[in-house]
Amino acid sequence: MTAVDGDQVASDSYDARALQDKWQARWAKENPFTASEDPADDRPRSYVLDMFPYPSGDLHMGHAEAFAIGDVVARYRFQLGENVLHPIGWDSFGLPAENAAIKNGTHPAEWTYANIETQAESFKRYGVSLDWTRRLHTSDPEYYRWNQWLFLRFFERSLAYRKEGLVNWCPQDQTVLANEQVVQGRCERCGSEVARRSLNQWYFRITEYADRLLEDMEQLEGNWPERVLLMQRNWIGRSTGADVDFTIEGRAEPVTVFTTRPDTLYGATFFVVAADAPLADELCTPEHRADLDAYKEQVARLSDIDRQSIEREKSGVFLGRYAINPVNGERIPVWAADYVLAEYGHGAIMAVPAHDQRDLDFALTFDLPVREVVETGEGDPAETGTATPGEGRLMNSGPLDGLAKGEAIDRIIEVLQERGTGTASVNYRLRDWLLSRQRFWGTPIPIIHCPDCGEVPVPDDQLPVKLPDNLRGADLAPKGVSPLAAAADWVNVECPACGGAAERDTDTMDTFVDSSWYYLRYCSPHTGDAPFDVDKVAEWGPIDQYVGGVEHAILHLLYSRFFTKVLYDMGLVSFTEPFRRLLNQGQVINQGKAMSKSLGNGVDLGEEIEKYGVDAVRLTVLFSGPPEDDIDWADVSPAASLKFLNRAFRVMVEAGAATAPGADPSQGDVALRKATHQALDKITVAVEAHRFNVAVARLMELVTAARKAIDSGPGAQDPAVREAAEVIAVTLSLFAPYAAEEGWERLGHAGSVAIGNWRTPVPELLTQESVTCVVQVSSKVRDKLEVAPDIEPDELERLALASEKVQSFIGGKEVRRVVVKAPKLVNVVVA
RNA sequence: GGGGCCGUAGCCCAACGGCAGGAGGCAGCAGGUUUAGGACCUGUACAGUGCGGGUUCGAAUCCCGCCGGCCCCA
Repeated sequence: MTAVDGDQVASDSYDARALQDKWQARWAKENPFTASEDPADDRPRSYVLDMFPYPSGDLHMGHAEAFAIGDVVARYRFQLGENVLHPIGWDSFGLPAENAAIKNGTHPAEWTYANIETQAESFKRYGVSLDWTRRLHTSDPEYYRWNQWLFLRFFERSLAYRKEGLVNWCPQDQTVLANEQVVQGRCERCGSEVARRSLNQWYFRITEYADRLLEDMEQLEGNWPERVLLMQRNWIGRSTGADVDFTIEGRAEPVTVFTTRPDTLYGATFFVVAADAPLADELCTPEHRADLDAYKEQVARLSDIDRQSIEREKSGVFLGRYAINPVNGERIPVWAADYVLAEYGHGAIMAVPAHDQRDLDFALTFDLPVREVVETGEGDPAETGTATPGEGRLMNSGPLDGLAKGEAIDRIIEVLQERGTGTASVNYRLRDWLLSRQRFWGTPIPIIHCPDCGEVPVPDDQLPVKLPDNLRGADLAPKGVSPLAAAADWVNVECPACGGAAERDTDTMDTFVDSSWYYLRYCSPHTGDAPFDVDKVAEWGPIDQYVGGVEHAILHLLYSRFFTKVLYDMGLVSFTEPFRRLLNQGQVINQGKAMSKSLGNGVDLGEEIEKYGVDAVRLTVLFSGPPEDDIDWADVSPAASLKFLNRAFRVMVEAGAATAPGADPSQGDVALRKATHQALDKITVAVEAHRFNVAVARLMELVTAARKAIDSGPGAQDPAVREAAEVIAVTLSLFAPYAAEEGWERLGHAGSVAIGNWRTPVPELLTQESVTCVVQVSSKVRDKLEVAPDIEPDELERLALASEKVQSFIGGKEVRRVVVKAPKLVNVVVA
């Protein structure tokens, strides 16, 4: 039925597979979506980017949605005639490749690059308007050497540093885990219980940028989803309060605690240090040592989330020591507990049980005193078991008595400062970014450890520090230290500083480092002497539209923002925020649930494309609802999309057969012309507002109007039909590129429909000779009038009151008021 | 516990505070066309916007409280 003769597809019905083959080959030859670097090219530039994929196999439904959405944005910019940068690459370092290599006795690169090739072919088939000349893979040495270069610049600025600290440790995978990889205290990958372990690890000092990460959100307001900004704010968790120094009996230096409620200082009745902080060990008296050690073992098995959960029974150990409250000299017991985190604040708190629920729970569990210092008008917490964190006048607080919260905070900070025992302070929930990983398939950290010189950076001219290529399969199996440690030839090197025997750092970087700056590399992907060409980044950056899943709301997006600010401080980029606008697409689910093997409800993208074709799958994804909503595949119909594509295609074919390009539309049917231009206007507005489902609905209406014009109107030879068909081809190109390209060709045009063909509606065709005015009597619709769009309100009111129907409903009652919203509505309010 | 988002026909979804004869679509029903199936064309029924208040000439839309679902932070 389908005759493919060389480049020509003969069928007059829409044949998805034939068109895919034909146009994919054409695009591959002509590269219509390559960004221009010609200095003489003065078209406006735009940069549209989807979050790059991890090569975990072939593309799946999630990619289909994200890239369909990003492609509409990019293709719209192409249609407007802009010089668009729309690149692609792969986030190709990571643990799955390593696990596959261990299982198969191979090298992670084999699995990784095979998957990348598969995905690349799938992207081409999917018809995404990508610039293939800028393709990058983060696992290429040409890419990851710049991770190392950037690390060294961070190191020079003290933004990369190594410290001993408690980390999440998975005993099964034998590696540290990032916080996001710990779910309910268990390793998300293997399900084993995560332990806390103290290790010497590398960190990026993101906390130094906490305030700027907060302040610069102003630039993103209105352009990023509000909930992402909210999540980042919460994650950073800035809180203001005071640092207060408590003297500890038998310790020379006082211990500082951070509190958001320094006004309640007189209500502190005990003192708590994090059980796993070094301070707990230090303060513990010999007779309590055994208790503490046992307790610590128990605590090490809990996640931070569990530890802070209010529902949990409070636990702790008295350390046999006393602290002195700096304002009233009171001697209060020092406890170690797990509900205080070693990393938050200073790892110690003053406990005010009357006004903090967790402190109160602890006090009631261990029979510690509770003293109210804020008069809240609620019941005594010691009796009710409910702390009163609200506001009120201070009491039992010496000089603070009678003050309100704000006044009391200001006053107590003054007092503390005068005595030199405290100061106003800001605390953050955000912690420094732990970047070491005991994994193989990542970027080696370019540091050499020398017994004499310490941490010595690998000189720039020795970058990249490449991964050794002689490790395979079992060599990569987890053994508690990085697999790189086993590569003796690789590890043992001369110290670049003194020439003595030294060893390479054997950890690799968190793969979030790779994705924190890849969008800059796309501007000059082949630059050999720098991570990116500063001038090119100035020309293209920042990204106008970024598209990706909300699961990256905090990590990737926060890290990228951090990197951009550091690079700004280094003078390498001219902007402080990398992504001007952000769109979070929803998930593709099935039958109300996330797709999973165990549920057996997976939908395979390749199979859907086999059945319905690329255009229909893309159209289904875009038409199903707003892009940020989840799509339940059980609720949508790719078959219906295919049906629509057939209708649209036939209109283009029939119009193409009946008239030639250049037919004067002003000679055509006015009613259809109006429908065409109104559809064009509405589609434009909807696309710009990212309401792609609405844009498709308007396009469907236009196809129906064109169909009627052909069948029971002026006929296919009318120039207005051609105009409609051309607008259909141009607008359809955003959603269903194969059908649009073929339709455009059938309409007699050479070249791709996709570039620079968007049209501006003719204003005269958007106005209507008359509009329907609704006339209400006391807000109920009683009559309708056909009036001129520019009718004067006075005239409209006169006409409305002259209506017989309206008069009959007024029925002699008093007209209290007449609301006139010309030309659409009149409301006659009667008594 | 705190904060946020969302509830519109059987289903997915539209609707600058102004006609819900719902924009569009799915599934349904009835015709037409087709050798048949499918495809195609035409026409249709179905909700009064989760519940209760409030503001307003007028509320799906704004405000308050409840119910249900989802998300973030504790």
